[in-house]
Amino acid sequence: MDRRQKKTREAIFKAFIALLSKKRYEKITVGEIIEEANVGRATFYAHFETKDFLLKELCEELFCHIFDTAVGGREGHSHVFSCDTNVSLVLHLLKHFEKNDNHISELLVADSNELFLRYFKESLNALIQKEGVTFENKKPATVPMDFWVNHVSSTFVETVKWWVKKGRRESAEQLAEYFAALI
Amino acid sequence: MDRRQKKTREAIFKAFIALLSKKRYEKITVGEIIEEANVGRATFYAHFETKDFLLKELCEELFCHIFDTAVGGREGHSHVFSCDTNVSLVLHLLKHFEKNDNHISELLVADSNELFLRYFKESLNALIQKEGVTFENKKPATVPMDFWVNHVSSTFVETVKWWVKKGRRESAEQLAEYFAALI
DNA sequence: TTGTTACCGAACAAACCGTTCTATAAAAAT
DNA sequence: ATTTTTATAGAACGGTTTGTTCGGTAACAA
Repeated sequence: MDRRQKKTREAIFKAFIALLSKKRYEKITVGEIIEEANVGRATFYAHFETKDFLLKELCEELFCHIFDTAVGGREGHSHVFSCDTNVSLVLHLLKHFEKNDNHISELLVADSNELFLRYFKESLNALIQKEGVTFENKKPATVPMDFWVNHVSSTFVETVKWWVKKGRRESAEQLAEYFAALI
Repeated sequence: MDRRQKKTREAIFKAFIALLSKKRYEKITVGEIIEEANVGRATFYAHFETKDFLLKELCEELFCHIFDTAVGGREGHSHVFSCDTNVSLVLHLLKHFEKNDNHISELLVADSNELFLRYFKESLNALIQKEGVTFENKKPATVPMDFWVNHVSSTFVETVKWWVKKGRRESAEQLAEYFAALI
């Protein structure tokens, strides 16, 4: 891919993230984005059909990255918990949020937006169903499977949101324990 | 209050709800609302400062109604569950959603919006803290209180959302059991 | 060097927003 | 019943945002 393209694409993403952590998605205008990114108007629309597509592609990049590495090796992370429940996976994800690559945490809370969370939960649902067996063990016998999957991913999202909103005082390990206590 | 005011106010609410169940909040224009409501443009702005305030007032009316009656007497509802856990309260709320006054259920899912859910959760948080003692019993010892309250209300919201999204095949009683199984 | 491609920036039509104004009809006050 | 007040419809308006188009320029690839 042309260096110029890569450059503008990244500039737009970066500007978009910066704006998203400051104000609601719906209140952000294309004009603001291109100004922050130092990019021409036509250039923006050459890259992204609309603002909605920009968000979509951003989410795909962010979550694909995190969740792919999550499924693959997680060697760099300490396995302080036993593996009968899949705490190591949860912890791995939380570590990512703790590092706060790309200011992903700010995007989760603030008044950022609903679409972002929806993409997040979609990725999470896929992940849970992939590594599902460990969570199935915890499922109460009386509830349906998809209800349970939805509950687990919702709980994870809300846990992280709570964490960030309160200023991330707890360590990732601590939060993983909280999460485990809920599930 | 003037009959005319009441009439237009209701017409606007009704039109707004109808539109909300069809498309996302952000995509709804004031023009569409006033057309659906058969109301002049200036009239709309005489009643509501902006579209955001319209949503806010709508949520207040809806939730205040439901939650107030929830806290007060819930005689009309069958207490099939024991009262050590506050299932009767949960059931009462679910019954409201089952009746689907004001098409509130459709608003919860669809691509309706984030603001609506936020108002919903706020009301719910207040309610839980009011009737809190029954939920505190279920709290794992290791997690903080506000974390737990947030979890309970989030779980309730997500439970209802799942219910509606799947077509509400289960009875309110059944769903209350699902919820109890999670908490 | 020679095409090719991406970028900038200006200009543009279309949509939407929120305000203002006039005329009319409904409600309230007398 | 008459007068006064108040809410409404509807048109018009300026301002903002959107998404497109086009010509000129600079970076890239062959």
